[in-house]
Amino acid sequence: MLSRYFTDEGYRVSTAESGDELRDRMRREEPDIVLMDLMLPGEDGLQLARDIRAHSDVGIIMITGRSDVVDRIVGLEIGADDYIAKPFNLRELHARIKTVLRRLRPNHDAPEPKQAENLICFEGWRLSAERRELRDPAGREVPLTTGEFDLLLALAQRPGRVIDRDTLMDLTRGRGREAFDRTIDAQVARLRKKIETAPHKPTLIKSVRGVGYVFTGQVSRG
Amino acid sequence: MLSRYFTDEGYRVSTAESGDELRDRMRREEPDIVLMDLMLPGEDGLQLARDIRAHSDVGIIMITGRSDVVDRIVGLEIGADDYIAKPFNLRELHARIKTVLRRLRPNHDAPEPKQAENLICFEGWRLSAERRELRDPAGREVPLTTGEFDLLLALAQRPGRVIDRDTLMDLTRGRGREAFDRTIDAQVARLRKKIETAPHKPTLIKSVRGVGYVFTGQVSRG
DNA sequence: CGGTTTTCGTTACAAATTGTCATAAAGTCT
DNA sequence: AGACTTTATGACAATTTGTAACGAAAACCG
Repeated sequence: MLSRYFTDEGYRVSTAESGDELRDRMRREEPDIVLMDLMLPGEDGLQLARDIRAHSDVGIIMITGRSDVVDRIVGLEIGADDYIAKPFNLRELHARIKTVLRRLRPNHDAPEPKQAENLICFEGWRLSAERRELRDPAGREVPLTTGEFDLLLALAQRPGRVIDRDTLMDLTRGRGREAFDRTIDAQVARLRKKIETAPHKPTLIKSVRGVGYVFTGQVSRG
Repeated sequence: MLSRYFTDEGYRVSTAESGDELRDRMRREEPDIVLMDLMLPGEDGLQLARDIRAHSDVGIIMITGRSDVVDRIVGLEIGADDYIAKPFNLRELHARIKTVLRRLRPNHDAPEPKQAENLICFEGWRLSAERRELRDPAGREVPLTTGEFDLLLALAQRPGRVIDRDTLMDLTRGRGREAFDRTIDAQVARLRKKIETAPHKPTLIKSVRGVGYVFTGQVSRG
């Protein structure tokens, strides 16, 4: 079931039935991430995970039946990157996988290397990551709340790239979002009201239906 | 039957009756993609596939009789790029082949490397991939919805090339489309209404009966 | 601490977008 | 021309997004 879902989502998926098979796959296919159930038939999942972590930097996400905090701690302690308890929903698992991948491949997703003064300029506006402030083209400071600032920064650091809501949530708050969460939408609306001249026809932050938002301002750093 | 069909579609097709013959062909002809039935007479299809994958990056699509999820998993697990269960229809197989080819040869089909400003100009219009906006010859912005923009971009990035509906669907939404899906047609109609002066006699996006659509505007990038 | 003020998540409803369907129109073939 | 396919397009329903409003939580402030 998992295999099917993630294949459809565009991932390349392999499965292994045993620790040996897993090790074999790792050598051959060099996966980016390993998803494993703690409860393995006839094998110690924890030991296996510890083992893999000892030999590789691959991302590891543990799945477990018991939702004990103990398990969580133990799981993370041995070096798993994240942990999810059954029953879980696929979207949440997917979100966590994306998060781990993002953390693992900094170049793929990271904000531009922070050089100079960490100043992001677009269409006359200046956003300073250091000072956590935004100035409009006339040089006046536009007061942003913490959440608005984080959101704008997350978007403006990745101009031209569509970012889905889960990722935005993760980027601005750390943890994933619930199923029918409109938090990001609301925050985008508030932010637009402050920085767009015509919030109904936004030019800086555009929506991409079914996905998320993009920052479409012309960015130059300085 | 397959050979006939794909030859007619303009592909170069070779067939092999055995694993040895396949290996031989691979050396001589360096195919882009291998289509193989899991059920081979007197040979282990899985092992053969694994073997090929070990030596080459060729695209592999597995065909199998049983539609078990198990098979699917096993097929993808050994590194096949896609999988299709009998009975399948040719159009679907063709769509999957195109998808795999597209994935494998990024340069053949990918949007131009994003340089400069990623601006596509045609007949006075300017389409900016970065800003996700379109401006008419007079410089006025023409508001496009997400779907319209994605469609126009997909077409305009490949001027003069006929693109079939499956590919368009794949290009604009990621996953394939159902059999009698008029989605693309509807979207094309909506797009034409916004950018063609005479939507009934389109000059920018033309239909190609039995296939799909072409972008026929004179394109220059800048 | 208690009282204020902000901020933000949630909800509800409006607006926009898009898939689907039905029907008309156009194209193809004999 | 007639029969049959394929495409165009308006209408409509389902989905997704925008945004105001409300109240809980957090931050602030003596």
